[in-house]
Amino acid sequence: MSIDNILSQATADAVKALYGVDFPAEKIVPQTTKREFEGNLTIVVFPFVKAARKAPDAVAAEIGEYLVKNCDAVKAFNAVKGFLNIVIEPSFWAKVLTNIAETADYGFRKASADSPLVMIEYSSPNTNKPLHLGHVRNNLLGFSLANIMKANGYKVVKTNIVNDRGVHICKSMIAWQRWGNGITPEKAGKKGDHLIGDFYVLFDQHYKAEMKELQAKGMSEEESAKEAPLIKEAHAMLEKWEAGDAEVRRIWKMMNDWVYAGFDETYHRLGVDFDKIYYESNTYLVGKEKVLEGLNSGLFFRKDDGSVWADLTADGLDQKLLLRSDGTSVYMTQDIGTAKLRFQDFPIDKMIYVVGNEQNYHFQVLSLLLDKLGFKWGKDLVHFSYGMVELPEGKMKSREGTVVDADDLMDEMISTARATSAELGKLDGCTKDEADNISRIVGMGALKYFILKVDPRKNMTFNPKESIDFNGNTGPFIQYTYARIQSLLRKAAEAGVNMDFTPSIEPNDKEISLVQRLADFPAIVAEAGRSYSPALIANFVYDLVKEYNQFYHDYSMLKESDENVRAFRLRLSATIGDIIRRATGLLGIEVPDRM
RNA sequence: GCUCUCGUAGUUCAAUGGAUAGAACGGAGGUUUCCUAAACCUUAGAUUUGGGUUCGAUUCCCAGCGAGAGUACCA
Repeated sequence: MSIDNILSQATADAVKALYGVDFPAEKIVPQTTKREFEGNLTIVVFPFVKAARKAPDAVAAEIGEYLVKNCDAVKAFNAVKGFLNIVIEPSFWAKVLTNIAETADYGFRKASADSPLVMIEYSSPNTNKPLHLGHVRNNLLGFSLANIMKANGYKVVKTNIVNDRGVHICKSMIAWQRWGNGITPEKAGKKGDHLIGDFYVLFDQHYKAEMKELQAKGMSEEESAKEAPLIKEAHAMLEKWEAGDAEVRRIWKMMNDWVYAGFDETYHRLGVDFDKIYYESNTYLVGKEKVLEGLNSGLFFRKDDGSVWADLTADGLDQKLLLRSDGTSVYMTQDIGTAKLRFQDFPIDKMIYVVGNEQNYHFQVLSLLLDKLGFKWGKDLVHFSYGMVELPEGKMKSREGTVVDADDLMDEMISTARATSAELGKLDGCTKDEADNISRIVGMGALKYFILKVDPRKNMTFNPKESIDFNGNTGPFIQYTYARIQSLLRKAAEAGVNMDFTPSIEPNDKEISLVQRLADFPAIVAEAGRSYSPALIANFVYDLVKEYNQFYHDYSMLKESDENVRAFRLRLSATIGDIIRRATGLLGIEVPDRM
């Protein structure tokens, strides 16, 4: 039982004994005592004041006295207003550290056969352009969330739905046919996703030019957008695609394969992966069937023009289009189809969609529709909705060329890491491979931490220049601390220093504070799983590292003359290193042994 | 118009309804005969406005102001 639980229970007993009131122990949550006050843990006694019918400090004093008398772990107390600050028996913390160090799982739970299965959908790219900064946030959040859910004992299936069909793909295909001269990624010396992205832009430029021409002849903008020859050609190609035209399908497959090869490279560098990938080209027809089923059973209705709708006004929403008047499917239709296939493949208990917050309404509707269609997890599906990534100048706009490309960004982070390391002399004596690896780990760590430390729901600003910062609240700051601990342990091992300490050792305040933080880790992991928040882990590990650095600065480890104290500090450092590795692992951030 | 987010130092981010709202960057100043100075210390600087609930509100409720997103045949 943790010290928090012991204290909660003891306090509940005290309230019962003193005031005759049953107060549930789980509602009493001790907090870490503020630095300015003496003590380790604090209990807020305001909730008991009414039952006690006494002043808050009197209540705090009475409970404090009871605890000192009846609870072995409590050594002393002081009461400030309604705050009861409790001093825990110092030697108790040595036991806590030993327990943490000896329990290899650090509170991580393992999935068993009957654990619930959670499927996490993330990434979900279009195959007409390379991944950008927005995708980076999505991928990092999704991957980290999967790690966190695993650590909380869920079976996790990571999945990706690829938007591989539609008029946007046809645009790239047409541009390639017209102006590509049979170029391939090999010939161009370019990643496939970037090559296709270039053709998509090329199409758009010509399309815009055509629109302008038509407008000069007196056509409205809206009309010209529909009447431009290129867009008509694209729609014609989509029809051919749907009809299974061999040549269109051949080009489509070839170009998509180029894109997938490019995506794979980007995913690999980002350090994310998937257990199962779905393709929209396989799911949109299934969705259509499912919608028609719903139409037959009266769940949906058909309008005069032939389009199919769901009426959600009874649920406080609007009517929602499910099939166009020409019978083709929309986004929602595809998501329904994907849901069906997924449920055939896996016994899903919980579904989490990692998708940007501009689609909040879409998922509200999807949840209702899946529920109506009989998916048991439909009603409780989680839309892990994250905010936009903005640049200092504002939103990223692809047509204004302000989109930050994922590959370029990673290149820049890594090369900056290398330059900074070299400047500091950190790479002296490294082989080229070692230098490459350190630069990669540090550069990627900076990027990942920068994005994951922010509350996912919030929009965030990404300043390409300032984000490549290796000081302060950053990934490299955490990695550096880890590397320094490893260095310390190597030196201790060389010197043959013993790391066993006597259980009766009484740590000082700073050491106790660090042990307390370590003891909190399992609760943080559990909370991160409940609230789907990688940021909670990030902030935890930063606080831990910050405090350890101060400790490291103020006290010597290897040069401490008291062997018992030295052993305790080294054990503490080693355990902190382990927890840093576990915590950053949940975020998908690597930590280097030296840097 | 309607719906949903969000609003905290100059900037980027924190704060299960708890004590004097924490960090970092940037600014000013300092620490290296000692385990990695990518570190540490000192200093200045903030809750959009007005009500309400509460012993206590950045947090919950209402209204205003401001920013963003969605709004039915785009994905």
